[in-house]
Amino acid sequence: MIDREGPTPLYVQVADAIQARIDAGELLPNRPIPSENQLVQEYAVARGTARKAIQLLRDRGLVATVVGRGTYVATTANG
Amino acid sequence: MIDREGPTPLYVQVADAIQARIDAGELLPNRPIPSENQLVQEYAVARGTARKAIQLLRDRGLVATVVGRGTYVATTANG
DNA sequence: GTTCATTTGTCCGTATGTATC
DNA sequence: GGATACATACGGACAAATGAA
Repeated sequence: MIDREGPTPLYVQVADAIQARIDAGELLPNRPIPSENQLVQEYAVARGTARKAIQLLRDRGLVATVVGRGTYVATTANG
Repeated sequence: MIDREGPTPLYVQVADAIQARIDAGELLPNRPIPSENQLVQEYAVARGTARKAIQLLRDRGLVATVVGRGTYVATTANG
């Protein structure tokens, strides 16, 4: 799932993986995506990598983060 | 009524729900809103969450609180 | 005046999640 | 990767104010 030796940065791969789960309807609008700690475990990456992946998804407009609550699939993403 | 899995903090949702009751004329100026304990039961939240909701309504200028008495709809709100 | 119930105020701790360094 | 800070949410306990019995 994650190619550690390939040219694509890990955080991009993680972001793409999450986006695939959103596109597949596994992660629904206004529902939380896995927490940073969960992403760390699921993809076996460092916390900073998970955060950069979420940041990338934010920049893509696919998710929105609420401090103290979590990161959620944007309403506009597969609304 | 309250979406526990959504991105909006619970105390914001509770405050919005009460404000909706004020706007609808269900809660009248100079009349008490439900007590903290009542809000705890009605919305199935912790007392701290109910208190933060009331605090938010105070900041919005919609209610005023009297220690030992209760919280009342502001005269200016739907006067 | 005392007692009691109700209500708000305050502090404690625990857990989870994000933000920052 | 680790440590710390801040925000959300829950739960418990006790104090203080109010009003009624």
